[in-house]
Amino acid sequence: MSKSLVSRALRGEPAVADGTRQRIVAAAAALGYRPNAGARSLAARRSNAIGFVITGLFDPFWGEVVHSIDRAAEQNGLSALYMSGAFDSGDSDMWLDRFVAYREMEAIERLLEYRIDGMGVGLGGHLDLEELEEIASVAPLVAMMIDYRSSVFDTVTVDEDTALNLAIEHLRGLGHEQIVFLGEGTRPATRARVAAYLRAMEQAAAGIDPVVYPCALLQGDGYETMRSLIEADQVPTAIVAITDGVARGAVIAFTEAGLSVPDDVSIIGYDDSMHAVAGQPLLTTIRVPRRELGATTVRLLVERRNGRSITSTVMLRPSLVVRDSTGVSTRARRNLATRP
Amino acid sequence: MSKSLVSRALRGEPAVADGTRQRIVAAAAALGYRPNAGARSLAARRSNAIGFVITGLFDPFWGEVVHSIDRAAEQNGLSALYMSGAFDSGDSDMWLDRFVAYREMEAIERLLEYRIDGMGVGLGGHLDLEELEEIASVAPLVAMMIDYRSSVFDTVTVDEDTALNLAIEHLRGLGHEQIVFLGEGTRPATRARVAAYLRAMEQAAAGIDPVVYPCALLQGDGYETMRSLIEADQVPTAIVAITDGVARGAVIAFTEAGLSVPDDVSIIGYDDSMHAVAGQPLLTTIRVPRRELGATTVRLLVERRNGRSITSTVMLRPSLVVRDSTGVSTRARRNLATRP
DNA sequence: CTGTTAGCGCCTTCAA
DNA sequence: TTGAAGGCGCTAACAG
Repeated sequence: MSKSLVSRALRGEPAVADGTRQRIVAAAAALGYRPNAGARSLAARRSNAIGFVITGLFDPFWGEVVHSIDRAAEQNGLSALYMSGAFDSGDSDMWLDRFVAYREMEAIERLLEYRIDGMGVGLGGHLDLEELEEIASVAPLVAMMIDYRSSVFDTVTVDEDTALNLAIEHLRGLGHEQIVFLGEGTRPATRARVAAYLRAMEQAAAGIDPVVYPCALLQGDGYETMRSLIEADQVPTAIVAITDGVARGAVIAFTEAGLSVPDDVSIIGYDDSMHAVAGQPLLTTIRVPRRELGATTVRLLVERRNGRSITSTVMLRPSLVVRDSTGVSTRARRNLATRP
Repeated sequence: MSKSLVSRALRGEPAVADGTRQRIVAAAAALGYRPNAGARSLAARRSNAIGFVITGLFDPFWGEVVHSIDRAAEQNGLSALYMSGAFDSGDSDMWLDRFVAYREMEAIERLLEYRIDGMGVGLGGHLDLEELEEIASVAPLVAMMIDYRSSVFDTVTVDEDTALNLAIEHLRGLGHEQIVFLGEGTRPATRARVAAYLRAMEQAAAGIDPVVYPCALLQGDGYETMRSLIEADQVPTAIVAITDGVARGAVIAFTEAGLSVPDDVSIIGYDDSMHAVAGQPLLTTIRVPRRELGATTVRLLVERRNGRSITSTVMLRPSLVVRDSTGVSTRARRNLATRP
């Protein structure tokens, strides 16, 4: 009954006699034995763990991704460790403002110390590509939902062009002419979205100038931005918002101002998050296939672990979930009627 | 320049000459050296890491707790590792239904393999006290937001009596007589809430029978339960819901049925979550001090690490956030007028 | 099928 | 202030 025999028995290796294994397993259970992950990864030179740094852990969007990651990890015999990439740094209202200190690189470094077999990141701060590529040279890296195309690390993103085309075609079909975008594209996680809006407008609404109202990502931001538009009397008939939170904030601003959604203004959100179904009207929104996002990320990590060396970029296809925040507005109706 | 000298220099131990340390640190940076957490914890017999199993990672409530945990952990020189205690097991609509497979014990076991110095749990499944106490004998354990009083592990919860008293006194002050509770108390995380409602009613509304309408925790559950009450024509004038989601669902059901909140019905939510501000009216709700929850949990863990052996239970004091979903209803107004 | 040997990378004595 | 030796708990060869 040597140490190594026990080790093999407990890990379920085949070359152990059945009876022996049973006795070993029984003894281990009786003694409350629990393997030491550190020692194991030290000796095996492989941790059987994958790590994730997800900044918006407070965001339900990532929650569902986490669930699918966990499922996929388990199916591959891996444990999934998570670290948060931010902490709060004030005491503002979580949902309406944001006072978040990013520490994504620190979290990534920490995770690397655990000698994880691969890492997925869902980031929110201003990171640079080079830093991420440096990380990727240490452990396989998959960037999720981020507008980086690297030749070094893998990426799983959403096909933003499809997303924005779906949204704008939907609104065009309802007769809307003037379709504005509410959001900003200063960070890698959102840049692509704004660019896709501009392309989609050019394609589907040629001749009409695209309009982007800069706005951060939370409900309070959408609310404030819309308030100033309402005051300036510049309310468009249709809006595509960069997140559901922003869309929800806009809806609240409109409702307060006596405007109806969708009768006066149509709004499309983005993410199909809790915001979309928390409150009225339920939001029409662009849905990112969250489960696929998690499952694909794990798959890419596992492939790397098995030796794949060429970089892989996966574009997930979003869909439009049509709910109650879009419709034919008064002004849009007029447009429809006078169309050829 | 021995291994041990390098080790000491990098850990910032005092007994190293300044010049030597600088050269070592520089060399380490140049070589891209990164300590191996597993080896380190193996040799030091202490991991400087604390772990958390939080089931509702998809719930924004815990997101803010995570942020405060991270902050407190960093201040104490610890890393915080997270594992999810559930994964999705169907393909239902995430926000409206729940198809979650709990695997909390597995997650806890995994974390223990990392020989973490302490662990916090925020659980949703049906766990039993004994199992948790067994865990607590292996590593310091803090149970968060759960209705277990153990003499073995520490607990940080909310003073549910205060919470329900605040809610019911608020409603009584508005003239409401009949105050029903919408929720269930079958799990340790929610049991205390129902019990507190019953006590608070006895205390503040003696003579009026408490009424509990069983209802799970999500928005869809609140919506469905209210629908059937509306159909049965049993709508009370005041409701305390077990979560904001449930409250929001109830609001939607009422609005659809042509009833006004708060004119016809007053509703109080619980958690001050995204649901509370995701629509109109904004919900009056009970707020759990989330940052304190995280910070206190870490503090307890650190204290245990420093040798505290007596069990500690911390009750956080909740507050009532008064917004727009509570008011004097038609029926309640009548009650107010006829009171002595 | 089972045992032996040699580390994995780091920290902790203890000695210099 | 620095170095050498030993071992943390485990797995990976290699022998038997």
